[in-house]
Amino acid sequence: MSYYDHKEIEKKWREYWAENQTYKVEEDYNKEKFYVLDMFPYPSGAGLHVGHPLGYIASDVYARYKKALGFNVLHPMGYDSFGLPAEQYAIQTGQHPAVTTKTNIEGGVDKAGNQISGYRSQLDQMGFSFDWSREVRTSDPKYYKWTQWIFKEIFNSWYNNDTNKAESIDTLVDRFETEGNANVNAVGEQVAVFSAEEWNSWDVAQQREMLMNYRLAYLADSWVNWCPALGTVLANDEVKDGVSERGGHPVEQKLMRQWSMRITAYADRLLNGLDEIDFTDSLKEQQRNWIGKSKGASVFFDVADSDKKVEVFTTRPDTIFGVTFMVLAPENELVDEITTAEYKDAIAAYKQKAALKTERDRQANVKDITGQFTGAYAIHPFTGDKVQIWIGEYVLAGYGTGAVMAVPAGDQRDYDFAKHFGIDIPNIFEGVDISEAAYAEKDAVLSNSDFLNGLDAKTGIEKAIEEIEKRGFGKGKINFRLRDAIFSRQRYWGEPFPVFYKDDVPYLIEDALLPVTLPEVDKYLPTEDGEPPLARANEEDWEVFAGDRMEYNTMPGWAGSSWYFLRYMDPHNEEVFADKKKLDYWNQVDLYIGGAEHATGHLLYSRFWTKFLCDRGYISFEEPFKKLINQGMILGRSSFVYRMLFNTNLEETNPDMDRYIRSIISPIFVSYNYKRLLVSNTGKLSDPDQLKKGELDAKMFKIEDDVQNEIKGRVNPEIYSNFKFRFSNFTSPNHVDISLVDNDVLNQELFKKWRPEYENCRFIDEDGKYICGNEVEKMSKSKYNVQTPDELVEKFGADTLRCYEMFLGPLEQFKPWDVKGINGVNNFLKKLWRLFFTDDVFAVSEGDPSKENLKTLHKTIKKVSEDLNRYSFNTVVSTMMIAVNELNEQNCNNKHILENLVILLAPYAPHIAEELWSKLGHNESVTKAAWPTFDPAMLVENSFEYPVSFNGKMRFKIELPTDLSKEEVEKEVLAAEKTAQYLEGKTPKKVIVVPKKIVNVVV
RNA sequence: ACUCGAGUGGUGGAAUUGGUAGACACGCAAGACUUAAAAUCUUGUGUCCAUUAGGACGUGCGGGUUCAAGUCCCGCCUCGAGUACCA
Repeated sequence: MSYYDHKEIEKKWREYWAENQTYKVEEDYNKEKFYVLDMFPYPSGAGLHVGHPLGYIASDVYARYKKALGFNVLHPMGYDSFGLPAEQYAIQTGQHPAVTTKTNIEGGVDKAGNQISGYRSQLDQMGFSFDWSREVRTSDPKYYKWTQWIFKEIFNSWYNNDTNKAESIDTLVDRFETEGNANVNAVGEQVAVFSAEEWNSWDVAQQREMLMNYRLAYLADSWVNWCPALGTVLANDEVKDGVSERGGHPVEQKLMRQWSMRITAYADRLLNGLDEIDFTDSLKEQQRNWIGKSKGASVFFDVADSDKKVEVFTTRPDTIFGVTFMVLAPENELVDEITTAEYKDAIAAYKQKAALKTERDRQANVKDITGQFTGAYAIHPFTGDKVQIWIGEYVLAGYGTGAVMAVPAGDQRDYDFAKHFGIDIPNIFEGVDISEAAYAEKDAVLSNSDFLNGLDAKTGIEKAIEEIEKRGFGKGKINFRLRDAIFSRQRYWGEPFPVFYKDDVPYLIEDALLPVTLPEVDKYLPTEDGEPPLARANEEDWEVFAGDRMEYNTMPGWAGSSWYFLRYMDPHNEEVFADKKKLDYWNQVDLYIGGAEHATGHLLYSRFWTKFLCDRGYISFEEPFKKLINQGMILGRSSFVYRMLFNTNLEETNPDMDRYIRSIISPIFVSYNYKRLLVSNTGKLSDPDQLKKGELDAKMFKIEDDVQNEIKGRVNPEIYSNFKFRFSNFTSPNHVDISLVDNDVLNQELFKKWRPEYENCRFIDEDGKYICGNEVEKMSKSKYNVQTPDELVEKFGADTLRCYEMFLGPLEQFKPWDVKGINGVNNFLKKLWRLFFTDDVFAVSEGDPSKENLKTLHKTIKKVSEDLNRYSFNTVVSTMMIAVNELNEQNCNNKHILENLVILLAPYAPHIAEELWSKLGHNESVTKAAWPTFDPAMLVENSFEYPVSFNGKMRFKIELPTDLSKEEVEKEVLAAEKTAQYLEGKTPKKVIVVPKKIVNVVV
C-alpha cells in the first residue's frame, strides 16, 4: 500500500483495538492515575453532527497523551439515558422508551422505518480510546439500583451545623430520644421545641413526620414550577425566561407535595469550594450568582392589634429608619391572618389575579406596579410608628421570608411602589437628592436615623445589627438565593423512588430488595385524576411492592448524572456503588470536558452529592471535578440562494390572475454578487461593480422579455395586454442544502433536482457560476447546514476529521464550521505518509539523523508537549504541520526521527499512527509507546539572527554569535553597514540589547 | 440594567512571561503536469504608495505607561454568553 488509504487503515486498527482490548484499563495501584471524563451524552435519535464529538476528540487526545506520559488513564463513556425526549416519543408512538433508547445507542430501525446508526457506532468510527467495558447507562436497573441507594442515604441523613457535615439520621434520633430538639443545630424547617419525653410519647407516624423537617431528602408541600404541557414539575435550572428549557412551554407556580433535596445546607460549602477548582471564571460566576449569598439581618416587625409578627430579611438594616411601609408576597401565609375585614375582598381579588399569572407574565411586567393594602399596620421596632402592610407581586414568595421592609429612599423598587401609591418617601441620606430616584449606593451618610446618624452604610449596617440584636427583635443573618432542589418528576422514564407509603407515611424499601424497577404501564400518560404515569401500574406490575402503594413520582434527570463518574471506577460492582479502594485510587476527575449549559444544573448537583458522600465517609474528596473545560459550539455555515421578486401589474386589478401567473413562473435565482448590486443601488458603484451592474441589467432584461413571451400563450389576450413582468429590486433569501454547494458555487443540476418546484428554475449567474451567499448560524436540520461526521469520515477518514476539529481553533471558542479547510489537514496527513515512502516503496533509513533533523524533532517535542499541557489543542496541529513541512524539505526519512514523530501524532491521528508504527517494525500498539523526551541540547545554536529596530521599528536583521556579551552585540550592531543608514547621522541615545531576542536603538 | 468573555488579513486562527504582528491552514492569483477536468506540485498573497530600491500605515475606537504594547493601565464602542424584581 503506497498511498494513504484511510478506509483500509482505519478499519484495520479499529478491529485490532477491539480484539486486543487496547483501551481496557485496570487499577494499577503503583501507577499514578489520571481521570479524563466527558459529560455523558443523552442518546437522541437524531445522531451526531460534527459539533458533538469536538469535546470527545479533545479529551481523547489528552487521555492518549497522558497515557504516553506513563499515567494510568481512566477514560470511560456511557449514556444519560433517562429523559424527556424518549418519553415524549413513547407517548407519541406507544413504544417503550427503553426500546427507543436502546436503538438510539446500539442502532437499528425506528418505528417510522428510519435506519439509525446508533451512538456507539458513530463514536467508534472516530477512533476514541474509551474503555467500553466500563460503560454505564443511567436507565439500566443495575445502575439505578445505586442511584436509589444514594437517595436512601440522603433521606437517612440530616445536616448538623455544629459539625458542618451531613450525619446519619440515627444520631439525630438518639438526641431526640435523650434530650429533645432544643440544642440541635440543624439545617431544616423551623419547628417548635420539643422534649425527649414528648418525642418518646409520639407514635411512628408523628416521629417520621417530625424527621421530615430534618432529612436531606424530604417530602414537603412546596411552591413548584408546574409545567402543564409537560405534565411535570421542573427544577429552577430547568426553567428559562419563565418557560420550560425543553420545549419552551409555560410554567406556573403551584403548591404541591414533592420530594426535595436540601441542597441549601451545602450553599456555603458549594460557594467556598469554587475557590479550589479550576473552572472558568464565567462558570464560577454563574454558580456564585445562582447560590446568591447575601449578608444582612432578619428583623421582626410586630403587627398592630395582633400577636402576629412579620419577619423580613434585609441587606440594608442601616436604612431601617427609612421604612414607611411593608410589602408581603401575595402567597405569604400571613396575608390572610392579618388582612382586616374591610380589605378581605380586595386582597382576595389581588391574590387570585397574581396566582393566575404564569412565571413569565410576572417577569414580563416588571414595569407594571401593582399592589394592595391589607388594612393592617406594623409597628416600627425603633420609632414605634405605625406603617402600612401591603401585598405586592414584586416581593417573591420564595426568597428570604417572602416579605420586605420597604425603604423608598434607598431602594428603587420600593421608591416606585411608594410613588405609585402615594406613600411617604422620607430622605435618610445626607446631601443626597431623592426627588427623582432612590439612592441605593452604599457611599451615602445616614441622617434622620437616630443612633445611626452620620454613619456610612458599612458601619451603619454593623451598628444596626448590633442594636437590633441587643433589643431582641432580630439578628444578623446570611441569606441564599439558592432554593432546595425539587427532586420528583411526574414522569415515567426516570428512576423510581425506593419508597412506599403506608397510611400516607413514606417508608424506604430495604437495600436487599433494590432496585425498584420500572413497572410496565399501559400508557405513558398521567391518569385521569392527574396522578403520574406510575399510578397506572397495579400491585402485580411492580417487581418490588410494599405498603399501600409505591411512590408514583420518578427522579429527575440529574439524579443519575450526579454520581456517574464514581460508577465508572467500578461499574459492575453489585455489593456497593463502587469499591472504596478504587474510589480512593481514581479519586477526582482530573479533566472534565463538556458544555457550559450545565453550569447551574448538573455541575452544581454533582458537587452537592459528592460533598454529601464525602461527609458520610463513602468517598474521600469533596469536589468531583478538578478541572473543567467548556468546549465551544461549532456553528454551521448556511448557504443561501436569492429568489428574485417581481411585479406583474395585476396585483391590484386582478389578484386572482396575479396569483395564477405567479404560480406558473418558475423561480428565478440571482447570484450573490449581482444580488449585492440590486440592493445597494444607493451610493456610487466602483468601476468593476458598474460594469457588473450593466451585465446584470442586460440579463434581467432578457429574462423579463422571455417570461413576458412565455406568458403570452397562457392567458387570454385581454389580460395579457395589462400584464407587465418586471423584477423588483428585492430578493428573498432561501436556505440551500450545503451538500449542493461547493466553495459557495451552487451545483445547479443537483439544485434543480433537490425540490420539484425548482425543476425549471432559472439562474442569473456569473460566467456560468451561481454564487451563494452565506451566514454563520447554529447547526440545524431546518437550515440545511448540518454536517455529519459520517460523510467526512467516509471521504477523509477519522484521523483527518479529528485533526481538523482540533485545528479549527481554541477548544473553548465558538467557531464556524468550514468544510473547505479539511483538505488542508488531509494534505498534511498525506504529506506525512509520503515521508515514509520513496518511489512508492516504504523506506526509512537506519543511520544517525542529521543535526537539522534532530532540531526539527526536538523543537516539535517541546512545543507539542507545552501546548498539550496548556490544553492548546489547535496549535499542536500547526506545529505538527510545520514539522512535516520541514522534514519534507530536509528529505528526511530517518527512522529515529519518524518513530518519534509518529508517537507525537498518535493522540491526534491514532489510526495512521498505528499503521506507520507497525510498518516501522513494531509489534505492539503505538499506544504503548512512551512520549519522547525533549533534549534542550538539540536546540542550542551558536548564532542568532537579531532583529534590529530603531525607536521600536524593526529595520533589518543581523546574524551574530550567541556567545557575545550585550556590549559586544551593541558594538556589532552599531558597526553594521545598515545602521548608519537609519541613524541618519545622529548619535544613538541608548541601545537596548535583550540577548537572543532583540536589539533596539533609540535615536 | 448587571456580571463574565471576546474584538488581529478575504476566512479560521498564531504570537505562552511586554521583545521580528499575521505562524499554520483555507481562499484567491499566476505557473507546471494534463486533450480536458480533478488531484498534485511550485510561486505570490495585510493595506496603501513606488518600475525597483524602499517607504507609510496597520491588532474595534480615543488616551496613557514603556527603549519597545495585540499583550499593561484609564475611558468608550461593538458582538457573544449568563442572570434578571433576590429586598
